[in-house]
Amino acid sequence: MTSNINCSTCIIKSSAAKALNPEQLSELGENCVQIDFKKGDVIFKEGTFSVNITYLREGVVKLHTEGKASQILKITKGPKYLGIPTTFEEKINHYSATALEDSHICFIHTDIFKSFIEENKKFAYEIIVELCNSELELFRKCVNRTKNNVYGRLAHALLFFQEKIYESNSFHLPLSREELGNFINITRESVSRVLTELDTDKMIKIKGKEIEILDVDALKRLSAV
Amino acid sequence: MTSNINCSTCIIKSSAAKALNPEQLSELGENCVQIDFKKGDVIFKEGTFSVNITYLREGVVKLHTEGKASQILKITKGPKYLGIPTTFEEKINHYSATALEDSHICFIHTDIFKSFIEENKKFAYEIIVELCNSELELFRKCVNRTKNNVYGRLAHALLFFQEKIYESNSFHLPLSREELGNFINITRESVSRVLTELDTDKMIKIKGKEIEILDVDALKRLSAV
DNA sequence: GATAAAATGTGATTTGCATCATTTGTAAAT
DNA sequence: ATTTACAAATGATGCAAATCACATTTTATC
Repeated sequence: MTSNINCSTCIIKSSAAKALNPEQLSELGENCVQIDFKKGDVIFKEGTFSVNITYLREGVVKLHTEGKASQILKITKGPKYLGIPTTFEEKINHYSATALEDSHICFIHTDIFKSFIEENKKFAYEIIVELCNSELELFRKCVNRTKNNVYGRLAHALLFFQEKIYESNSFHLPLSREELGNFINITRESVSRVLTELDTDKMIKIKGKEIEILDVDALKRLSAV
Repeated sequence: MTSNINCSTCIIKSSAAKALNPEQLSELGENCVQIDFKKGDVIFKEGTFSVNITYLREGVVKLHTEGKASQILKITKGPKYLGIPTTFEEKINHYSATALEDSHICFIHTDIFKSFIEENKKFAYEIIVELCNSELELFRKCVNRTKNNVYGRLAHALLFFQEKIYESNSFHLPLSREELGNFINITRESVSRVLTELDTDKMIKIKGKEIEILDVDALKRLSAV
């Protein structure tokens, strides 16, 4: 489903878009297309040309490398811009984006996006804030992935879904065991083993992909570097 | 050595500062202090308040976590801004910065830096470009660190110093074996072992910290994911 | 509902690298 | 030159997690 949209009345604006004036918002609507993606749909693919700024309005998305030993670089929830670095600085996508939940994505012409940065100081400022947060998050991820063992990394990932994505102690894991492994760099088999062990220790309750966090503190202790 | 400086005549401007007009440059000079750091000097420390934007004008710096199992998050060469994310979004430094070579750093008042972003669109744009590049680099580092074994990671690090820092096949490694290990997440002992092995295989020549790259292609093959 | 295909669980085995334990080298201090 | 102290090399051992192999469950397809 593709549709030209009215950004002025959109209630899920990015903090940057909130800074745009009515004229700029209508301009945005004219240079912007919203596309709906279903769980599992590929949004953009590593190696292809990056022609638009992608704005994840609503939904959950993974950024990941391709190939058999694929790695999930980031999992993020809307509202958030995806791949600004790629579109801005490299013409080619260095990673793919795939929907983990049904998602609404707005594809924005790069030119209009750049012009907003030049015309609207608040807009530029908010984009910088978003990029800054992104970098800090990546640093934290780097430290966690190398300092923690499999238990700590898995605990960290579960808390990430609980706090940052679903904001609930119970959630449906949007990843297979293998994908979860690709997210925290452990194998499918080890994910299984550790999950059942955490279940046995009554820290979580698992039934397939349904996860319930029973003991947040215990998981926090495990994931503490 | 501390000195108030004249940014107008400075020939090592960041690409962002190049966009400033004469008036703004003189304003920058009034709100900016240059300090010289010697190899090994701490520039700012994890846990302290981040009060200024730090501009690495000239030199080589490592960003790293503290504690016994310290991790080197990034090694970078001037001209480049350090820790924009921290100053912008968090008041407290999440990592330390230490000079690996004698370095000149300009400490810029955060307020004036933010006002340039709001007043000068080209300035903001260039800051965004720098942040974008930084994020892409971090992604690449993440992939390399998890997909490669110790040989690949060490080869990658050596090529990094050759290409990105010293732009020469021969260079003095600015890190101890232990620090090099902290950079690529391997132990001191393994660094030694792998280095001597690469020397035996005639890919590099080592004498203490003096390194000569003999076979770039072989190292590239090792570091290819 | 039957069959195929994919995802998951689990035990046995291997291995890459860390850890531990010494030795050797090197550079500053006396 | 000799002592002191730290950095680096090297060999032996241990272990966490990967790999392998196969059983079992779940999901998809006809």
